[in-house]
Amino acid sequence: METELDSALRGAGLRATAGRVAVLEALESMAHTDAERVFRAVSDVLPTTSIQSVHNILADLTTAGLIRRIEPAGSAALYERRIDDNHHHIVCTQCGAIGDVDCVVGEAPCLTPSSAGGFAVQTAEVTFWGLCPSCQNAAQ
Amino acid sequence: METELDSALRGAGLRATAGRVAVLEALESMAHTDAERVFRAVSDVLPTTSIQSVHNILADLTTAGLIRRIEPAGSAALYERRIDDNHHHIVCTQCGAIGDVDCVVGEAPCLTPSSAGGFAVQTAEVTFWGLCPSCQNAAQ
DNA sequence: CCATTCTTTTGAGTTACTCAAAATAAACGC
DNA sequence: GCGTTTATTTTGAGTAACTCAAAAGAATGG
Repeated sequence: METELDSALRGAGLRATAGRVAVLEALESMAHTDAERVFRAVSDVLPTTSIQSVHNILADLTTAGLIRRIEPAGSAALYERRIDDNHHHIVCTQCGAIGDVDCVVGEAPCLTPSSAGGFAVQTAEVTFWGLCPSCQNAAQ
Repeated sequence: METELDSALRGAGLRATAGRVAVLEALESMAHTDAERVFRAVSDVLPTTSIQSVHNILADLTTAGLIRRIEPAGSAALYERRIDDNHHHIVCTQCGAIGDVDCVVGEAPCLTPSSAGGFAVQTAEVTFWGLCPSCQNAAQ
């Protein structure tokens, strides 16, 4: 049978392999996940896989636009399935926990800088830094 | 004699060593520089230094707030001397060139998100992605 | 079902650091 | 100035997170 993930893959011009489906499934249930955690989740279903394959698949899916890759300073690359909107992220400066942030002002003025030094701006990426709820409690 | 950089270091509670002064001098003349390039610049003045020392110094200066560290996705950590303002960066998606961007709207609305999922926001970091002038020419 | 082409596997290699112990250099008091 | 204390740097080893390439193995189209 043709699952939803299968057709998503084929729609992006990729073959629907067990590894790719397993990676997509893992990312549906866990947001902001690094390659190592994806690998562990996929291993449960597909014990023959390797961390290199997972890196490879994550790179392919990112290029195809099926997942999004973020790289907050100080942490390994993280991947997420939520790609349809241009949302941003907030990272806990204490524990590294990550949350999604909807950009309140869609096309904010400061996101189209007047002086970009001659650069042609394509996208703007915003990362917030702060304390997550549980680190706020711990800090009291 | 006591140079300006010396007192900057001492003001931050750090000893004014030749290595630290050389790193600061290197960063005054080159913006957005990675550890390797800093190391090469410092080596000219201080041939006995090592890349580890440079990493060490860069980390100390960053912690002391004398330099700023940025980590655009896909590149090594870059350091800059401009720290007094909260400016942003634009990275060329083609060649990796980096430019500074003054945030047009100081305290922009989208930089203080209403729904941060319970996080206490401390800072917002904006990275623009686009084509630098010379890559725009090359793409014509 | 077969051939072709795309993917994954396996194994090696790299970059950009980090960590720790020993050697060295600043800075302070005298 | 001179020695002592304590901060830094040096030297050497170690690691995380990938990247690259060749060979083996699956998906599709016909």
